[in-house]
Amino acid sequence: MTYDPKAVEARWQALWDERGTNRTRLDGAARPFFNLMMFPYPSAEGLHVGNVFAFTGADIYGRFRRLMGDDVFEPLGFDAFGIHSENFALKMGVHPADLIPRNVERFRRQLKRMGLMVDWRYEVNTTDPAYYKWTQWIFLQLFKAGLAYRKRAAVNWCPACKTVLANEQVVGGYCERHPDVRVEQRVLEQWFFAITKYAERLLGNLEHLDWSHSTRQLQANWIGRSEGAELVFATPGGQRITVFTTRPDTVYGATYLVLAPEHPLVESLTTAEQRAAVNRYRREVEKRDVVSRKVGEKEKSGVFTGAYARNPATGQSIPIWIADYVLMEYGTGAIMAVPGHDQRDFEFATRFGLPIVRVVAGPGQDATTPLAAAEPEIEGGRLVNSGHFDGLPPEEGKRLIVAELEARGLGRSVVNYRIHDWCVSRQRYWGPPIPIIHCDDCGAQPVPEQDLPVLLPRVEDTRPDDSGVSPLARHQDWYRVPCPKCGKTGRRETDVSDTFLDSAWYFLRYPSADRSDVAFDPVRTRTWLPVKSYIGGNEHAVLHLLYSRFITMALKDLGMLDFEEPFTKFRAHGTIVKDGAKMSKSRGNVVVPDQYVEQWGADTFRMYLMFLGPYQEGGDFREAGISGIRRFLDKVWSVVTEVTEGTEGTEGTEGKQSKVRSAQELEQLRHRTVQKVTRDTESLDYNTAIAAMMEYVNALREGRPTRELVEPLVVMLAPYAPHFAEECWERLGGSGSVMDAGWPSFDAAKALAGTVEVVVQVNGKVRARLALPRGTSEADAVRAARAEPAVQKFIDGKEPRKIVFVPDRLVNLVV
RNA sequence: GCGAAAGUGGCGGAAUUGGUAGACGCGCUGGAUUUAGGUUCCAGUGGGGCAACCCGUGAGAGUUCGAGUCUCUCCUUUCGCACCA
Repeated sequence: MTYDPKAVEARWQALWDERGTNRTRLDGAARPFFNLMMFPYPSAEGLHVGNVFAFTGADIYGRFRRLMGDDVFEPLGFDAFGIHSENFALKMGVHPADLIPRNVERFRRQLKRMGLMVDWRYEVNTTDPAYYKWTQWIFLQLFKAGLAYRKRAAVNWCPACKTVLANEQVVGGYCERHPDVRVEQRVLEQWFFAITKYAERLLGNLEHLDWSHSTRQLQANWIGRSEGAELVFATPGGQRITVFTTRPDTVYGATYLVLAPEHPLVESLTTAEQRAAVNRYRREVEKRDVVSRKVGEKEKSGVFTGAYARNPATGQSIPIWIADYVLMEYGTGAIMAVPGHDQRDFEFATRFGLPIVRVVAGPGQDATTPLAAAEPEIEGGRLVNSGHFDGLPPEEGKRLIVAELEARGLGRSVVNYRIHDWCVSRQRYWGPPIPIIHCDDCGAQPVPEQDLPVLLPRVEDTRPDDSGVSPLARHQDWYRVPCPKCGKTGRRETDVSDTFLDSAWYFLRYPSADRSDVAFDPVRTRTWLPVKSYIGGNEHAVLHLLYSRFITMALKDLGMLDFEEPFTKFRAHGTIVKDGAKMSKSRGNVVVPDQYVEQWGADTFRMYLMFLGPYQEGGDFREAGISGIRRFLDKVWSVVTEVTEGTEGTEGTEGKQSKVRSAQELEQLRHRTVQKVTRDTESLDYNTAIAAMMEYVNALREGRPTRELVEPLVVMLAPYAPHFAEECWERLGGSGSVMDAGWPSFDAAKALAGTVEVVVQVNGKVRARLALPRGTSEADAVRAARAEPAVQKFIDGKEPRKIVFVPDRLVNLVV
């Protein structure tokens, strides 16, 4: 007895459409539950097995919530702007505006075949002007709030592509597509969002979020809070150089200063004799691309400016150098170098012959113990060579030294963050134009909201030229527009915004996707947000999730939202790998789901992926195990048939002669199975929930399956194998969709068996197993245990020194 | 280098959180049905031993009546960050 997935799945997908089974009532829902999954980038290769894995897991959870009585909203859309599409289109000689709709259509078709409970009426597409109109609107809100600003920043420039590259496209300093062309650094005016203003909140809120531990960890690392101090080193000429340090306790060991080559004070500090050398060095650094500048473990380089500054602690005059190991973006762009206790400073000092002083001594060391290498962390160390701070533990020294310098106006405690402001400019074509008009008189002016969207014009040649200006600038009728403030001819901003801005607010759009007059309707937003459950890949743990949180906070501060965290609960799913390696086109190990869905059906494939391993860890895809799931579904089918045909074993399953499971036993198992599947589905432990259902159906086949026993199984199966469950439900005579049947209940007391197996140990080793009634007393259990021959043999006539009794579990006799 | 997670049969993985290690599935072995292959069904399947038993969760120590689970040291793998002062 078997079933035909192809026919069943096609039939139910049509019925769902016809009956509106997957439609959510957005207005007036009693128990709104926003079940979100990360929307896909619609690549030309089509749906990936990783996508299916991600969406299936989220869909199971959404269906589970619905069966539990929630009004579940499960939308999906497409994140279709970005450099990825643009590069692919360039390579294929297709226009992205033609390519993307084709990809989207294919994706949608593939997704529908997977049987997701998606309400497609609320699909969003980031490349749709009806969507990016509001992306631009959000940019303007941030601009008006002073959170979007322009500054000069370095970008990667490929002289062969004649375009800006993302950091991922730079491989070891060379262009990904031109392996013999060195990437250069260019400094351009770019747009930034002031996310650093939110660093403290973004970090602090993490504690209270119901998110995967690993995700919170990654965000915290990315934000990178470090406590330290800013100290001032003054020059004889009266200039004040502020440095950031986390080790103010080592200031007595600061024997020189290092500034980033692009530090603004370098110009005025440099002496006439050193000017040529300094300029040469700065040009050299500039030529390097942004990525390789930051890659460590190479020989330190730098040059002396000729200038000196006064160490505020020692009063000594110390030389000022510039070096590219100091980054302008972090701290103050200047450091005090303590070669005795910092690895990098030690390397630099050794290379250039600068003095190295010990200021912390550990046990057995003193002020004169030589330093063969930097000693950053010294257990039980004390300050030495540090004036009247000698003898203090470093932690205390930190506080006191900063306090003293602060009193002299030369220092203060500060907190620094690793996170930088978000550069949202892309010197590219395929994205939403940034809605700004530049005017010679009025400066950067926002496009009036009623003029949105600023449509991305169709440009046939999207390839940039040598100018470094976007191809959009070549379209005069688009580029030249009147200034919204003074009316004089101005120029449109030709940068488009980062794809991450598109995806930083899409969840706000879904419930209002049918509205053209607002970005997000206030009532719908209050009803459905924040998102109750968000499931997605950890590759977006940092950027996407952080940016979404930032945008939400900013909109809240602008009074447009009444919550500041968009995702109440987030779980990262695992990764599906193939033969132990990440799937990638270059490895040629990408698994395309289509053939499996074709051969086995969506239900079997969905369940197979969920059974592969723990959902939050992923697993290795090998098709060997898929038949096990199919066998399981066939078994369910056969017990359903037994119920509908009213008799057991009618269709020649003569192997099934032994009815060894009593009705009472099966009843108990039913409660236990419902309990386990409920708990495991709630916690996304899908693999063990499936195992429990397998165990249950195996047991049913060893006894007499009744309607009361089989119906709950069919309902619990609905999130996992929705088409199959519908078909079974219908055959059992259920009315409507199984999705409206309600999740089965269980009685925890009935889940407990009447007799339990109690293990008997002697000295901690298992010697016997007893079948005892649940709740047997210690005295009875011990008596029964001691009666066992195997136990007597090991007790050897001795009286136990100690007896450990765990009710319904074990007896341990210690002799 | 720093941070995080994880090491369990031939394989994917379970283990109520300190209490029967190996659930469930794949694979494999034997048998039944079948003209055959496939399917299905029955029995078995961590290693050693005829057996009683012994050994067994990366390695080593420790705590405990009892450790896959807790502590320490080390090894390995994966992921993230990385000249961040």
